[in-house]
Amino acid sequence: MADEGNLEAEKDPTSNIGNASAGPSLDMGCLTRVLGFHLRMANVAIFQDYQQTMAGLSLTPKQFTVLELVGCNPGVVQIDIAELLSMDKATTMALVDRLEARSLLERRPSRTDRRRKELFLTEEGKKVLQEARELIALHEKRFTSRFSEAELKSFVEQLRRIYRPLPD
Amino acid sequence: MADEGNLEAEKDPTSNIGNASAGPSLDMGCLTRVLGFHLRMANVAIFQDYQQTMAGLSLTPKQFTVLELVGCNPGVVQIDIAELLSMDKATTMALVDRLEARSLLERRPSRTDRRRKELFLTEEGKKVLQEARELIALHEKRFTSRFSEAELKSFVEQLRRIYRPLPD
DNA sequence: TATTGTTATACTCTATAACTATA
DNA sequence: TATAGTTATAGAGTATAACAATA
Repeated sequence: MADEGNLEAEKDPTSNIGNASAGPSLDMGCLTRVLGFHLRMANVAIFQDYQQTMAGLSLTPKQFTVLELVGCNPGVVQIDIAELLSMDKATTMALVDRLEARSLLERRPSRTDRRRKELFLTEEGKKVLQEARELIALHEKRFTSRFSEAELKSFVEQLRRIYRPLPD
Repeated sequence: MADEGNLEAEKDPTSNIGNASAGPSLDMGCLTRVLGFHLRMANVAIFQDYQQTMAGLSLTPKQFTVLELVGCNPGVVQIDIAELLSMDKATTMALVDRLEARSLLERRPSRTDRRRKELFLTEEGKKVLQEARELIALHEKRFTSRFSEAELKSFVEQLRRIYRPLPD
């Protein structure tokens, strides 16, 4: 039992974060050993830079993702996007609604199964997507530049290991 | 220029995700090369397992983080938590409000600077925190077991490289 | 009966801005 | 003047449940 499920806050020298530039330098307790915590912190850091970069286009990361998916898969339906991104179908609905309200994509009923609404980018949507790709490339570079080619490859592989249900 | 800011969707064999168990197997376009995308997917995967694990305690990851920080740093003030977690102070306010409403922590005005409200866990808060730590340890293990000790260490180091402003 | 999309509802996260009390 | 906390407000993400149309 001494090793099972133990997240007691033993003191260790890496137990402080936040001593980056000024910061309060708090004791992080068990958080230093919680993968989800580091993942969330990394996500927040990337998101903040993303927001600054994309302020002009006002596309959230998820909105960009959907735009890219529709761009690369014309006629894709909501349910497939929902499954791929692990979203509820109601959530996906709201997301697509916003993009449609901005005339970046449109829904067209499938001719073979009229329950399904196929998604297509509008001309405006294609233009915005291309602009977004260019901005995101610059944004990404600010982070990927902290890694060598090999490091980046293994880092991405490890991230995929987290979100792939089982190694395949 | 051929290499700068290029996120065009060249076909490559890793360009498909979502072929995990059933899934639609869409073309992911430039997303396979977007670090933020992989990070978000990993975050979602961990969050979903987290939610199942913590359903009984109904503590969000951030609520757990704050509880742990207050537990390890009795008397810490909101502004320090906000800075450490890169949150707005209004956001922090709402977060602490919810924890206080559930009587997991309490605010006490500092005696040296009455603008500051020091945070302390209640007895109930300490109990809940300990339960949460144990549940989270089990939850974490479902992901960390996909890595060797050395892999895990380098993975966490790489995540920190993302969220630390500058290597120090 | 199952699936796709839809609507209604609600809660959380998040940020902005303006305000109060204190330093 | 600056700082810590607070309140009000609003948009986005998320989930649940119920419903309509179609298969």
